[in-house]
Amino acid sequence: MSVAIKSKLKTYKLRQTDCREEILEIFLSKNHALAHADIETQIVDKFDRVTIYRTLKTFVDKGLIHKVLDDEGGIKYALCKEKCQSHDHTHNHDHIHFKCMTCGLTTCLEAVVIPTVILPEGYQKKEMNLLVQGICASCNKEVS
Amino acid sequence: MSVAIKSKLKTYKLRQTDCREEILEIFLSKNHALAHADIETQIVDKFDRVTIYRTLKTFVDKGLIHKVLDDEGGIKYALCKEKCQSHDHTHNHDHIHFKCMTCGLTTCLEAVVIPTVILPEGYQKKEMNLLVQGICASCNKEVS
DNA sequence: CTGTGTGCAAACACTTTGCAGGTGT
DNA sequence: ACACCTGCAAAGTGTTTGCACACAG
Repeated sequence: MSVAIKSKLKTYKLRQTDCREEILEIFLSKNHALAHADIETQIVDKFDRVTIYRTLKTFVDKGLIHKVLDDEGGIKYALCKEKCQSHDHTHNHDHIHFKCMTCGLTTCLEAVVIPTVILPEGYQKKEMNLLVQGICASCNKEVS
Repeated sequence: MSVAIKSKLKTYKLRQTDCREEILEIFLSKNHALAHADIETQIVDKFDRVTIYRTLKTFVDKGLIHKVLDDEGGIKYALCKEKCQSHDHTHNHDHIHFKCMTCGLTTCLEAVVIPTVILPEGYQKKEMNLLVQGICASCNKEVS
């Protein structure tokens, strides 16, 4: 229940409840994307499954976290960085999502900017979503 | 039940059944990705929901079709082109998937090659998945 | 004839909704 | 005090599995 967490909730105009503090704490402690199931495992029997669903939805709505897509269509969530915030409600995620095929973790690679794609005549781009799969840095180390 | 469909099934070493022929026919007639639900709607009451699930899975396994991801995590399927085929079982999809925000259709833009991304030190790329959302060529026409 | 595909029923997993009571501000 | 959160129960939706029968090769 650090002060940082409480103030972050306040910043996003959310009421401070135990559930929100704990979930937010989990996100802050990990630096990879979490699925609903991951969170449920972390806080077993403390909060209801339904509450977690609703909390995640609220966080997404308020711009605290954003959805991260899996290669199989599974949905995960990751913390938004400050630059995600835009004037209106549309997030601005120009970073890639990397899923490690060894450890299975999905992370946001903020440093990597999605390159420009040239679409055929008549097509108009609004949003992009790039998922890269491979081996992450820490898993590569362990092999060598 | 064209000959082309029958021969395509044979090529992929699949038994020729009514269900497979019809589903394959649907894929050949449309040039956009189809969700399980879409197929179910097309062939109402002809085949069981379960059979469609199994047929789609078989098609993916045999390399006839590949999964296409939605922005919300929904799974669709699209025909593989010849170049998708690789020696082993891993598909080779270096094209982008475009989802039109107006008509809602998702298509494979074979012409657009995914640009190279430079990953941070230690990261190794194996596969990529790029989804672009915007307005497709035919929807853009209708506006003007 | 043999192995595979299909239909049906049921199980399973995931997510949403309604409502009563509790809690933050 | 009021609006909002939470937990529980239940419904809704999507997908998988087991089994008996049918069918392609």
